[in-house]
Amino acid sequence: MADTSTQTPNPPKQKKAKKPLKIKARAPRGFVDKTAPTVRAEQGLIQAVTAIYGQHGFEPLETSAFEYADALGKFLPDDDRPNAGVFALQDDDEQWMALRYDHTAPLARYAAENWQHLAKPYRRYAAGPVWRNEKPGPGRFREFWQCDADIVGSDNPAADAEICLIARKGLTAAGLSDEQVSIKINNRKLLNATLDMAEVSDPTQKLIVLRALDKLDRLGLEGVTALLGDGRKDESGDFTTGAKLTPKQIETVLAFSTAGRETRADTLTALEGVVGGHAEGAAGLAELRAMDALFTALGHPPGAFVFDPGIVRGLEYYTGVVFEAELNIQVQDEKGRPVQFGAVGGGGRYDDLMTRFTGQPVPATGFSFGVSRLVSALQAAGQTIEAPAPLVMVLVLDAEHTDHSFLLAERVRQAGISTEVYVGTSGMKAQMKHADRRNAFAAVIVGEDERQDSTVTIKNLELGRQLAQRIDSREKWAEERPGQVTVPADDMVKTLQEMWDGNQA
RNA sequence: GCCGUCGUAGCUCAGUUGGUUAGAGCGCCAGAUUGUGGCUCUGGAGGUCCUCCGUUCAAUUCGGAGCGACGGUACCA
Repeated sequence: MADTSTQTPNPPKQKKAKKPLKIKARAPRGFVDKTAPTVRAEQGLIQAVTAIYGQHGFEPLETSAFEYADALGKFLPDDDRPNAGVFALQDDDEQWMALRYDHTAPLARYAAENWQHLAKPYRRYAAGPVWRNEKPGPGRFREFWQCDADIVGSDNPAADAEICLIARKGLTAAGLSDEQVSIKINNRKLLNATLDMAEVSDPTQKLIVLRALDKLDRLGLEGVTALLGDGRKDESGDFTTGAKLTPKQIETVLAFSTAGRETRADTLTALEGVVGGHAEGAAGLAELRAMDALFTALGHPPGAFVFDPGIVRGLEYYTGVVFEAELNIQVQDEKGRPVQFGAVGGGGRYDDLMTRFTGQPVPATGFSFGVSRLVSALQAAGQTIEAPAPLVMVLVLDAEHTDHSFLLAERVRQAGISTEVYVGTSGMKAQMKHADRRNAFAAVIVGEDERQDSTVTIKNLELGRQLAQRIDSREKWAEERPGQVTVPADDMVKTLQEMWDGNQA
């Protein structure tokens, strides 16, 4: 029997001996590390928003990161391109699984699976990462957090209105002011009616029309008109093929999209004139009227909830009301140019999403925040990020007595102050430097002298930071020992607390 | 996906008209400093010059392809 295992494989090329390759330390494309300030801000935000959801009786639901690909809907990967759009892999039983790309599809799967156990209407919230296997861009990543609230099992416009209400409440709870938040609302039924009246029936053509209308705020009437017609050439010379509508069709479509007025009542009147004569249009208008009545009764300012026929949103699964949360914030970039914030969240009614599980439509409506985008919006709005908790550093001057430092640190922690014991191996100077860089407000120094006397030396690092700016000679610096005291070990916690309070004053 | 710019130390960047050992500033580590953050001085570590293929006696440098970053545009459940 031939044993091939002892044969040498092809000898490596006789090049100069290479050093072992070092791996480039970098996160995968489109994935980012979130450092402490961002994590703190995002966690604070999610806490504030989900508290609102909880007040409205929504329950948390965490579903798994992976779903079977067919449960995710029409974006399931095919064999040729198993990772188109989603991150997918094949399980042992050859089933395709994919990471969720939003929280809505998993909710539909969960609700269908547990339908008989759920009290309907079922309302839940979810916060967590979602993954999209697309080319990343500025402010766009392949992993990002969304925070959702949905109501399944009600086709009542009151459910849509409540979703809009908590979207707004969530944003204000996150720290935005009443004037900064605006929920813009449209209804896909009105769009369908418009397309029907304009005699646009080809599905592909419909899609192009909707995409064009979605760009109204960015490209303006002229650009959208071009996209509805033959097409448009952008600044880079790239040509986008248009929907090839006739001028009359374009007129019909744009008459709808530009029917927005100052108040909801005026907009409803204008829309009545455009699509009121169409059956589906009339149905959509009735839903908006019901929402309007609730908003008005609850006494929110007029700008809080706006009917805007220019809103299109996601193109595939929305069936009725759609909405977007927009921020009225004036921001400038480094070059002083005004920055337009896109929507920080959106949602709508998706009555058909569960059909593939249940065989019949189940009404559902929901909303989703982009967590990271909202955090950067808050920062732009001047919301300060929570400062990290105060920190004390306990030095270890003699490795044999590390336990002593650990015991002291435990006493400080019990008083509620975060405490780090130096666990490196460098000398005192490096430890002080470390304490400084960790932004500790105080260092606890325990050497042989302190141990024998049952004392500790506490140095006020914050004070030293201020003094350092005025001292330039080494001698003075060495003599200064700013805010340094030696106290009995039993007074350590009290001294630290007073030092912190004093520094805050 | 398409167009453009770029890729040299941890960071910001010089430089090599193709030739011995590729540099600076900042940062990092250590010493001067006895048990003290900053300043100053001294020393040290750290590089497949993005990768591969080609041209060449010789490529970090020239050519091609790829990958990556950034910007614009498209798509975005």
